[in-house]
Amino acid sequence: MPAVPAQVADLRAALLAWYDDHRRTLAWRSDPGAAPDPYRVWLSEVMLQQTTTAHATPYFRAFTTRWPTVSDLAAAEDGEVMAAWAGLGYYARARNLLACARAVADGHDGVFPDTETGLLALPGVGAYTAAAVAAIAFERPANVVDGNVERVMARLFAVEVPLPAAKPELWRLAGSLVAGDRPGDWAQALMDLGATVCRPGRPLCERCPLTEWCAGFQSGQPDRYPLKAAKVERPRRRGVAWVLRDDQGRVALVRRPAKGLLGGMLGLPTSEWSANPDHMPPATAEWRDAGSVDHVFTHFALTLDVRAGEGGGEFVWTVVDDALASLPTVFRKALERGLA
DNA sequence: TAAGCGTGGGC
DNA sequence: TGCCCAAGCTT
Repeated sequence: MPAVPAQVADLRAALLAWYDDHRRTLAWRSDPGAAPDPYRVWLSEVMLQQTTTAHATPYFRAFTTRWPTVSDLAAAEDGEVMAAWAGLGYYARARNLLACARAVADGHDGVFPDTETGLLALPGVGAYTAAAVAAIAFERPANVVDGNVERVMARLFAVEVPLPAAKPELWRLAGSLVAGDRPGDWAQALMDLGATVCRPGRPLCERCPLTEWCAGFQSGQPDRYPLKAAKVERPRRRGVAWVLRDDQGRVALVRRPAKGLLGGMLGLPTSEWSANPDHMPPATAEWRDAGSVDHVFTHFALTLDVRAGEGGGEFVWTVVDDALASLPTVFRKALERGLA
């Protein structure tokens, strides 16, 4: 088992060799041997938090084209960055991204801290991201543990404790495999293995370089791991969204409060979202029932009844194309419904 | 500590 | 359709 140091060395060599042959080509990944740009590493890691590589890739390209350095990003206006993030989700990331860029630009002369501890002090940088940037950008032997690595460890060691209680154990096991040789490649190798071979469902064990050390594989049921605690049910809420247009064809938007759901983003005026919401319109108009849209958030599902009308009032009046490009998805869907 | 926080794709 | 999941962080 990998607790024996000589076998850890063999396991590490096997995975690093696999990575040399099978590493994914990703927009933020520098070529082998090339020096990584800490700004791009950090930006990609924040975008990839709970987000697929496919979804993050066009955003990464857009951000790095528009803001090539951390100082460029730090100088951007809040609304520009929030609009550029629209559709990517978890909008607190965008607020923290800007706060972090400004902290680096103003407090560190535009240079990212090169230690895990220094990185951890930055807004929006938690245990995972600090370790990932330290390893990938600065070749620090950090213990980089994301959902992929947790799954790989749970299978490799056949951990019988369900998530999330198993996290401390999974982190300890991952740490037992970290060494000073190629820390950045090691972290990315584990994540690539988890993403492409040691997948959540139907793992491709026949392609895995680690089966000879893998207790999950040897159990015959690798996909039984990681065990998971029973999940809570997701309630459904309802609400009303109003698509109000003026005589120039612009649409009425509101800036949402800085904190909480969709915080800091533009949105349509809506009722509260609850089991039995009120439906007092935000303006006087002949309201037309435009149907409804459904949207699923992490902890509740929402049905939004859409009403459309023409009028005026104190709003952020926005041309429709700009609104469609800068709204969170739930409002983009409601707006499209209201325009139909 | 556990809950709050988005979205899109796969099956 | 509904459920699962994705390079988690904050409070």
